[in-house]
Amino acid sequence: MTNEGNRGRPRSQQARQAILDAAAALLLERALSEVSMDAVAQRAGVSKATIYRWWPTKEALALDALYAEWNTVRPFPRDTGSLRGDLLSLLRPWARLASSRPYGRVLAALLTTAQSDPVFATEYRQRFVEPRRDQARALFQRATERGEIPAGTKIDVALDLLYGPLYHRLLHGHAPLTDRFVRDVVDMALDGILPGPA
Amino acid sequence: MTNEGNRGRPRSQQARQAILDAAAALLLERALSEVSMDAVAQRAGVSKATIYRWWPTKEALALDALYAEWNTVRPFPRDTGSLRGDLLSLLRPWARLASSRPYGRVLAALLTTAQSDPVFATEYRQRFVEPRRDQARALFQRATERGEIPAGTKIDVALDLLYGPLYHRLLHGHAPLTDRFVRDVVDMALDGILPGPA
Amino acid sequence: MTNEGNRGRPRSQQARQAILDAAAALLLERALSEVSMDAVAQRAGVSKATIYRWWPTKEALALDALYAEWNTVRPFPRDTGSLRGDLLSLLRPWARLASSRPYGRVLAALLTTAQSDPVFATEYRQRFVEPRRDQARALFQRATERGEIPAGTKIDVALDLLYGPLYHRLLHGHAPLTDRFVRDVVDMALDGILPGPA
Amino acid sequence: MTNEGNRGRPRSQQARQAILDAAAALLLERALSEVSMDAVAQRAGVSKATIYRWWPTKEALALDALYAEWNTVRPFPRDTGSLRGDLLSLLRPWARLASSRPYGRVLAALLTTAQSDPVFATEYRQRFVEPRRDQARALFQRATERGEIPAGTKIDVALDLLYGPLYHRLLHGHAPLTDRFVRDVVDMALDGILPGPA
DNA sequence: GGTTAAACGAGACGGTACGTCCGGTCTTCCT
DNA sequence: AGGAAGACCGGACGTACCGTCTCGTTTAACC
Repeated sequence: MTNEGNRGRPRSQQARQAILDAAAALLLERALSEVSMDAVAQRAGVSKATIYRWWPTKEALALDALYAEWNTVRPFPRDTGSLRGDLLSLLRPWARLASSRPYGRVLAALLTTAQSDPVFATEYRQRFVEPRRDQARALFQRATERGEIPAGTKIDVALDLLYGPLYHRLLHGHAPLTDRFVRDVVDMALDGILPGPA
Repeated sequence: MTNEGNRGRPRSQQARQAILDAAAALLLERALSEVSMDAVAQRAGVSKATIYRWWPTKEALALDALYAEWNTVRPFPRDTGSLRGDLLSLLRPWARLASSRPYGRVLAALLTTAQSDPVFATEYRQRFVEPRRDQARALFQRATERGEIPAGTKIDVALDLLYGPLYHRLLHGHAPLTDRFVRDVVDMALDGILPGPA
Repeated sequence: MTNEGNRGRPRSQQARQAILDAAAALLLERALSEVSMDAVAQRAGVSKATIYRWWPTKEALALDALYAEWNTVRPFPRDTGSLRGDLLSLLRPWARLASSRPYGRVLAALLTTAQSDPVFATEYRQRFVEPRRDQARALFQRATERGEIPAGTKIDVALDLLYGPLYHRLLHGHAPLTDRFVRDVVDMALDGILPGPA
Repeated sequence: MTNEGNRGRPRSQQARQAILDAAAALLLERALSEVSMDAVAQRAGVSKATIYRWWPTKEALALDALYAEWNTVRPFPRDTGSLRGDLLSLLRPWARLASSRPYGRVLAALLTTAQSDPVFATEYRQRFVEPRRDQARALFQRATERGEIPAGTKIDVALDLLYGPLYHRLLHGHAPLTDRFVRDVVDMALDGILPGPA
């Protein structure tokens, strides 16, 4: 974007990191709307103008800050031999991370912004949604190759059927997002609510 | 709260309705954060103090305004004879309403507030979540009585398995919330992703 | 300007006075450019928005603040029987006041603004220049009636000849603005630099 | 100050002149406070750091820029044979120059700075005030030698009596600074407001 | 002719103030 | 007492400018 010919003073990586750290820390303390850019600047020991030079809005900054936080733990799903096992090894770490700290608060705020800002929405999905969906898609591909599920399975629906309930509990908070719940969701999604036609 | 002895001038129902209408109209135009109390007051032809006399915060007002909007259409689920049919007759109208206008924007904003305000969260769930869950719970009760599903079925998980994917698409917007999707979700939730043990 | 029907909460005279006092105090401490609106607001115990509601710019506020300060002492010229005496009784108090505190600093700043803002310039002259000139004009009128000076005397030039040197010393500071200087200016202006044609 | 041993790259005279030209041009366009150092740098095709290397403040730069502009016309007073003629030949070109362009705006701004910065004030007077006063003083010296004025004449007062009214009109703008006015001031200052004792 | 020292263009940076906006409260008069 | 009007405090917003800095580059004078 800026500084296109390597001319002039280079961007301070120290400032960049301090800003992201400060934003992340504050976002875990209180709601996004309660976090002021002045507070981030002060905590990072940085000028407000420096923040605005690189992030157009508070939400964009929050997106980056959360992304850095979120990706410290990167659960890579291993092949457990069955779709059920694969899904559990993918979703359980996600659920643990999501409920380990008030990430739901930030996530909700980002989703709110995404409702009114299509560009932001795309950015959000590319960073937070698609990678997980791609991983899960790979699991289903593997399951298809194994012959566990038929070829015509609507995978996109299945993805929503798995992630939807998790986000639902995270955001609505009507019940906790436990390992037990993850197992129940996987079981019920795989086997169905109705008893099998045996 | 106010006017406990029925003394003095009674509350203007006209003002109350004008405020709710103005708020609802503005909320369908733009994001909650872009709607100012001054704008609501002006549009309603009402003093800002009057709003604050009856609603503590902008979010509380938005909750009431959306509630009024949302409940203009009240889909009452009829008995179709099967759980599948009952669920479709409950969820399809909900999905149509939710995606008919930018309600997702307001909903996301309310959810965001709920993340940091437990009282508000309870209020929100009582008004928007529990009624639907209660209705759905009744359908499952009926299905149990019919013998469609076993007695030990984890209904709360099932509810999240059904509503979760709908909210997921509404809020994330990675794919549209169509009738087709509702049908797919109901089918897949009832029958399971894996093929039956036939 | 605002509040045209006497409706609504009336303007707080207490806030108004606190703002003027704070501005005046700060202007006597440091240069106008060093006085921030935030500082005035804080010192006055007032919101910045309240200042901007009633004064469009810092300079307009400074004008009012200085005017209040300046007019606490209102030297009224008495009839001394001679033009020389009248002028001394008018100009000496002015010079004393002008040099008693760092009013020159504020005056210079206001004059600077007046150079680029015709509306402000008019306002400035009406408040600070014209009243004095009117008073002096009256003295010359009296002198004409006495027969001290001929009827065709160019009074506007005479006014500049008297006030000009005083402002000159005040603003340039190449020499102090003393009583002695005022007397010298009056004498030399009345009698001329060249010796009389006696 | 810098480059004491003539070592290293010499100062770019081209940059120096471009900066002064840019500053002068901008100062004739708008008020000093509206002229930003960034704008000067951009217009001069120069780095901001280069400006600050040679001029400590914007005001110091403005002083130099105006000085260069002002001294393009250098009115040298010739001996006309009488004090009156000499003064006219000194003051008339000055008044014409001062009112020919918006120099009053810059002058006022410099005077404002001088009110709070004694070092700057001295610099300002040495460059803009003292040379003229010295020239005028020489005229009075000549007049004394001619016997036009008595030996005890207070020349410093006389200088203020002549320049004061001109600055007064220039800065206050209550009336134009015309040749006619210069003549009137000289006449009235030399002959006095009161009629001679003939 | 290679080294060195300073000046230079570019532009990021910390800091400060700007003028605006909005959330919530309060005051006055009117109904 | 309820309500309309609107002034008020507090505080965050995003912008603009100042004066400094850190780069890489250029330009002479010196060795």
